[in-house]
Amino acid sequence: MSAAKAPDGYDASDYPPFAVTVDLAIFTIRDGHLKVLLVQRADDPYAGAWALPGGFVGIDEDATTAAWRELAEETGLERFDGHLEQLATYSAPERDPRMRVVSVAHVAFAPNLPDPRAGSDAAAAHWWDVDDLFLPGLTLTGDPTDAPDLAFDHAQILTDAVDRVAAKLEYTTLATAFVETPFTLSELRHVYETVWGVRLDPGNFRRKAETGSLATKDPGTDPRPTGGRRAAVYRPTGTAALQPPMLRPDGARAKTTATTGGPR
Amino acid sequence: MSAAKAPDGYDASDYPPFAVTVDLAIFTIRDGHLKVLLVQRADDPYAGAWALPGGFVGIDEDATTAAWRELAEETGLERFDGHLEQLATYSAPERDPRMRVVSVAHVAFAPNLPDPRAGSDAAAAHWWDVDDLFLPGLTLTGDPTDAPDLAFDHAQILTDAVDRVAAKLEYTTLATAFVETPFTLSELRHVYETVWGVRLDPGNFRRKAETGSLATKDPGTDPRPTGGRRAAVYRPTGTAALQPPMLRPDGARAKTTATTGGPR
DNA sequence: CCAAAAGTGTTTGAACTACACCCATGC
DNA sequence: GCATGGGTGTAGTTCAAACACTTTTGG
Repeated sequence: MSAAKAPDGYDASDYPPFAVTVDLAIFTIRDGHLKVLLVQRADDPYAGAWALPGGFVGIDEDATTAAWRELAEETGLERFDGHLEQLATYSAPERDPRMRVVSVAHVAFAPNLPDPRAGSDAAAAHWWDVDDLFLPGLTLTGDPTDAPDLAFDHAQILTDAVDRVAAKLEYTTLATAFVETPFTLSELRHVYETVWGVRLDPGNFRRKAETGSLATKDPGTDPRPTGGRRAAVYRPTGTAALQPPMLRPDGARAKTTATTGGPR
Repeated sequence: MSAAKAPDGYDASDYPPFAVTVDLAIFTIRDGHLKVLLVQRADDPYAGAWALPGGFVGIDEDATTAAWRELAEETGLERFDGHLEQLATYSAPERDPRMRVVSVAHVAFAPNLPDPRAGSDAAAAHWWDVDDLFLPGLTLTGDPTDAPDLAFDHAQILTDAVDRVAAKLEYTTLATAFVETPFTLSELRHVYETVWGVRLDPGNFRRKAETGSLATKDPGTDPRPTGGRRAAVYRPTGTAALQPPMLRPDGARAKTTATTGGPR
């Protein structure tokens, strides 16, 4: 392989041209399950298969700006009060059979995202239960024959994305991005239980949430009836890091042998 | 902002062309300090400033392959027995004034890397002490007037890279990539002390290294005289994750408010 | 012998687990 | 009342920090 060197005075004819795209793994929690938004492809390649939403990076924007723009287009939301961050970049030469495409994948999550609408380039859009997808290194709890075909290298991207979300709950306060403010500690605990696939002790969770500066008490209680006592309401503390971290119990959705050694 | 959409049947004329490069933050430990390899630029832009080594991604390789190739070229090593991983992608539109360049930054570290040689496109190459660089969000312990000018957005990349290295020592066994096998526990402890900028208790460190499957005992002792008792020698366990993690004490090189929320 | 580094043991305290128990609300 | 979920208290355990102490080597 004799790739081009990078002389200081290079001009446009010296470098191989690439297309740069963003792909988004947008997560939300619905009906007690971790869901991700996928769009069904209308045309070849991978016609009929399901793919992460995404699109080209414009010549005048950076990847994160492009990801925010695509997020707004795909969810149809004016104001997105969740979280978006870069995941990793996928650049295998044959990952798109049409042309040389490098994709900067991002992860987003938010509470209560509305039903998706199909875009011009997609036959359909749907919130898929993560446990119904066949992802390398993760256990599929549903029926394998119901699992959708995933286009391109999106199974790998999704595996890395799920890993990232599960890991970030441990040492950051990002769980609060999955619930609407204000929230009850039950709702926040359900985020951990859903993403990790475990049950947490309510009393111990309360202690860690308060001492670890994950949530702070609001005045008043939740007006919605729950069948029991009314819960106190909380809001995020504004702190980014959880100190000490929330430990992931044995049996929780585990780290896979991720190809991208991302940040914690 | 009207960036191109991504119709399924796009052809090459539909997308904005980008150059894709890799930049490497190559770390080693020398003289008890954390060092990073920088090359001095010969030509404009940023002539005379110091930059991370890097180069174009070839049309037939992925970013990680390009990073390994550049690593071999810059260090001149036949066999590199350290660690290389993707860090993040930097894509601000004006980050290179000449053209639209997206860079996939990588982090590498290894023990005892040799003195660098200047490449064709660099006036000089040098191992810089990380504490002598002026990095946003990190404290500079040396003389600010001696700090080199950093080209492009490489100060930001370096900040994220140092963050990543410091964080990875906590919950992985990657510290062993900074020492030659076999190693003594003192050498391994010096890795943590150097990267984090703290002193660790030798007794407690020994316990954690053995119980947390960071290192395993080899037969024999280190033949080199140290001025004291001969140390036992150890080798990596092959485990990737440190369970439980090595806690970073107060005062350790801290996480900055990183722009890239990397994996842990 | 003395200094310096390797390695062991012990005490203390923080924090997590598990589980029992009381409180508030709907039916 | 009784079921259900919210919230508090507490005993036991695990583990890390701090530090004293012993062992081995070079001079």
